[in-house]
Amino acid sequence: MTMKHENTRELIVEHAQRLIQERGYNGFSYRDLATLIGIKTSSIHYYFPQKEDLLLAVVRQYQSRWHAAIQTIDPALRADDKLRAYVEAHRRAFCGTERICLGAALAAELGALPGCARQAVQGFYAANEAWLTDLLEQGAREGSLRVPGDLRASARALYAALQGSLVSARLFEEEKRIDDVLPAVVA
Amino acid sequence: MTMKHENTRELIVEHAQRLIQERGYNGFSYRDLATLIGIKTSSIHYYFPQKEDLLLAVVRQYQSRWHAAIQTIDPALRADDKLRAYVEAHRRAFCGTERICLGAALAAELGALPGCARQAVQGFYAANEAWLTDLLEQGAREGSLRVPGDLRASARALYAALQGSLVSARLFEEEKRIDDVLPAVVA
DNA sequence: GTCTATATAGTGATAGAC
DNA sequence: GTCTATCACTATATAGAC
Repeated sequence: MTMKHENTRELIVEHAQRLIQERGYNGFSYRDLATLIGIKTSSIHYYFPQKEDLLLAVVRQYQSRWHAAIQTIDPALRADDKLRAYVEAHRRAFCGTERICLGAALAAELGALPGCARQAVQGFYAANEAWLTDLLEQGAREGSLRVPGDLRASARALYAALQGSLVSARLFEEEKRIDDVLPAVVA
Repeated sequence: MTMKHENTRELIVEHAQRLIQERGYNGFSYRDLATLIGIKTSSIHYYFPQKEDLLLAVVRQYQSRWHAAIQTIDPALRADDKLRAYVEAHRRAFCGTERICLGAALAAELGALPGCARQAVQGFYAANEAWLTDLLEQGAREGSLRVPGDLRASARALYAALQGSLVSARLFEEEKRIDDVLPAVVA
């Protein structure tokens, strides 16, 4: 997920993403961000006149990169192994950090976000839930995953559990909590 | 002498709780709170000199009340019915509001909270996970709940799923998402 | 494209009158 | 116990020099 950056704009988005994941959208300022990078706040305003603009740029890049990361999961795998790879991608992204998923961080402070953010975060959730729905469909067909009842409802519950596990893993500093969700669905 | 409100302190804690659930700890100010209640910010400082003091009071009351709510669940019930009652308690608390669980709201912005908060939120999570562990133990004994693998890990996953469902239920304005978690564990 | 300087408003917090 | 008044600081944001 982490790429190299030469220009200031990318640096800003990168650090803003991390700060939102660690502290939330209202938990950091342009000053925090500028100091961290070693520039002035006015330089951030040059690229992102309003904080809302920065937020949207961060969400778009995050969703784009996460989409790309999921695409790397071998389509030939069995559904349970795909799920393990999916969980593993989350472990790589969050273990050893103080971060949670950007989507979860934003969804948690929904009432304090600029209105445009809701739709963007919904899109991120919907994309992941759709991918998991396909995964569960395959797993039910193969018999490699346990899918009680509706496919989409199971996918929603699974994604909610994974997101919630990332939150509590950070809270308790217990990285293994990311795996808690697996036994419930792996046959 | 003149006490317009029955108990200003309680009013403050009550509204502060709601604001944190809706916007997060860094998403509201003493001014927001004061305007909402119809007092001045200095009156809030009289009861809670620092915002951190208010936060701790809110968490303690919330945990206390939630503990009391869970205690009302009939111990004679079968485990699956206890779980339905537990989910129902969440529905009563959050449906029709723009709120999520206070614990989840705080855990999501952990990096931007005063240090004392982490322990308090951990305590809240631990209490719920312990209650769910007992529940799953009963359910496994009765055969009324499906518990794959470790009891405590299943309880952690279940609580994470429930918390995550509340977050996404608000995000999508789909209250039924609270029920998504049930089919995975009810036998 | 980055800076200095500044505008305007909001923040948590305190002192002291009543 | 609540208020007015105010503090020092921080927030987002803008204007204009270089």
